Amino acid sequence: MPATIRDVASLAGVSVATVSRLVNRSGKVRDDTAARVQAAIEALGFRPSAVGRNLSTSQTRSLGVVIPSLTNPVFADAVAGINEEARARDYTLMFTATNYDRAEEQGIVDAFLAYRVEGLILTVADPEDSPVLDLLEREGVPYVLIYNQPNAKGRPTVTVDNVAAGREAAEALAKLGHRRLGMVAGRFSASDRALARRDGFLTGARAAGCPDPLVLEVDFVDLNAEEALRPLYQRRSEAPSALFCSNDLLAMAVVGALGRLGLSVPDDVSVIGFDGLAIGTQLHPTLATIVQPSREMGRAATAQLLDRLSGEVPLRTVTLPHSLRLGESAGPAAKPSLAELRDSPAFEDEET
Amino acid sequence: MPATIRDVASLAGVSVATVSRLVNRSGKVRDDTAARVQAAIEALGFRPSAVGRNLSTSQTRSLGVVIPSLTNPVFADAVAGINEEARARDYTLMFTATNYDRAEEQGIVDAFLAYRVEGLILTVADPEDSPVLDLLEREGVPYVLIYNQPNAKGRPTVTVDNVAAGREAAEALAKLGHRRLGMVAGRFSASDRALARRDGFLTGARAAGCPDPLVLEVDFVDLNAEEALRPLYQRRSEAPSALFCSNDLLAMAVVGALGRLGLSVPDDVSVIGFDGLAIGTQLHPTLATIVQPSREMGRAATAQLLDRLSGEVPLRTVTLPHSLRLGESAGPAAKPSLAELRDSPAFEDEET
DNA sequence: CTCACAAATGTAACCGTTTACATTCATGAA
DNA sequence: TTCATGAATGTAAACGGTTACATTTGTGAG
Repeated sequence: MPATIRDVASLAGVSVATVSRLVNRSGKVRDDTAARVQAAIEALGFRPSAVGRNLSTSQTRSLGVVIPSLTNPVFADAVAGINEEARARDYTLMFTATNYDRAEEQGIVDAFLAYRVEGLILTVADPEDSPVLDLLEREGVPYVLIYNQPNAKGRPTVTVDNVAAGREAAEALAKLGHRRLGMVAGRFSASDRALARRDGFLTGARAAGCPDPLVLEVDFVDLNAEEALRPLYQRRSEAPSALFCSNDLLAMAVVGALGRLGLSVPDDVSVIGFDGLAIGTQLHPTLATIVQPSREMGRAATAQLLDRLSGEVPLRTVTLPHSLRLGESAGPAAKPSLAELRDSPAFEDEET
Repeated sequence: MPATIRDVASLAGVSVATVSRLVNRSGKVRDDTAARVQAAIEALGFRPSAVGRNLSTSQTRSLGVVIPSLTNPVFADAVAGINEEARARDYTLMFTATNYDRAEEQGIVDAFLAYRVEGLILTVADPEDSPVLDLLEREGVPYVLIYNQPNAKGRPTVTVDNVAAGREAAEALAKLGHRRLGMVAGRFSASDRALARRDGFLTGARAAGCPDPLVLEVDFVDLNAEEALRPLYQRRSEAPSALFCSNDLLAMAVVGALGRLGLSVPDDVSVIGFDGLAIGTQLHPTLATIVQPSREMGRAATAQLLDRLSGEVPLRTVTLPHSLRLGESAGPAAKPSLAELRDSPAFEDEET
């Protein structure tokens, strides 16, 4: 049982008010009393209890962070940004990962509300239909989403333009000469952003005059990319020569799987990911990807939330800029061999 | 301002004690009153304040987690394990990353203590010399280290046998026929475990009759593996034919860099990492590595801490089993060409 | 119908702060 | 010396729960 403010007060022979004033610099105290109190504080190792203070001030200086998983470094990056910003403003974080589990999500938000966090930063499966967000809304607890798509309900979100990014991915691949495009994504039900990226990708492909890309939905959590891709690349001439992956981790796995299937990246197949994980620049080939500013997103969301908490600035949806990092995993399309041309259904469709 | 227990009590026409008893099932309340109280609770959306409860019970049901960085997924994995175990026992996590910054570490632990976390799980730079741990010791706040090396001060730690693991890495490479071994590590000052792995690796190399491995210390935070390795592989015949990396992230970067230097893994150089990151199994070549049970380590540390908190079980240092995952990035040593043999200093030392 | 006893409920102190307000103290002017 | 005034300090009531203990209510036996 640590020393309390009363212990300090009585040891220093002053009232608790004086101790409190000194500790919080919230009022004047004469130099000699200050010294006496300070001495008592040190003698007792007094550390003011945030619990007591929270109760008294009904402020906790704490935020809740709820993300689907830490296994994907993209979330870890965002949390790093959140952490930085929160620390800088002397806020503390309560944290949890939900493993994409709805009940877990509900449970943890309940817990956070019980602890009276002042605000929350979260990524949910589908912001349009989220009991947890409805709850926060009802309780009047401010929150900011990250990564999620801007949505009909006008929920404040810090994100990138996933649709545009998806479109750019398609354009970039088309510009490299690819016509048979494909996309590999995790379960769309777990990710509104993957869905948006797909929509953009399809739009971009069409705009570039490519046939509709094949979309492969795979189980991201325990992934066997090789099995997923094998059937596709049985008939290589018809298979996509370029794959857009809904995130970098997936892209890395896809590059690996293609390698194990005996295909070379980017000579046989180009791969482009999404996220801009740092490790992507270290690999060989380096990973082509759409870079989103994850750390910055975390920071921006936190900054916005904290501004809102001190001041009455309304929360807004903010779209941060993304960028295309054209790594070595995306290269020009191979000129199809004559044999391939003959076998290809494209042969009949095309004027060439 | 959310409803309080007094609001509920007066709406239901009972005393706060009755409400408390119902909420916590800590005493009997007649069915009809229970119903009335329950109705009041729902009508008001009453959510008991953890702050009030904490103050009253002087328990917070919260733990602090302090790790160096989330950028390395190995920590993220451990946090996932901590999170699982804590949630299962209805504890909440306060979390921060220190970015290997001592002052930050001190600051956050101070904050956590103010919040009266009941215990801490942390990874520090050097457990033998850690003001933060001394502080916790003084304050009598229980903690468990993870990843750190078991240490002279007997600080409770959940980890793997890094020395043995390092030794096994050397043995495995030697068994594959490698003789010129090397190690690439981040700054040892930031990682007692990397140091231990090196010690083991050197021992293992000696035991296998290999010349002392070259040890390359690199800047892990912003890494340029290619630059770091280039000088080494100028004279390829003298350069290590196998590299042990102090963690998987580094190993992935090293594999990439070697590729960019025109060397093939594992044909020219074998690489073995440490951690067992999931992504390693997806790459091509798959990453050879020493697998440590990160999630399990987090879980075990948490379980131990929570046991200690309810009951007086003492905290212990636990060494969890690691294992060698011989991925494709480690392969048999190439038979040296005659020219290489002639150039090699080994030529003079060896009987062959 | 009374009474003893158990079950249900209520009262109020306490946990560790903050803070409005009251009180005391020191100072300089009259 | 007295007094007004501002500075320094003290008092006590919150904040939202829990809980030991007191009190009331209900039950069955005599």
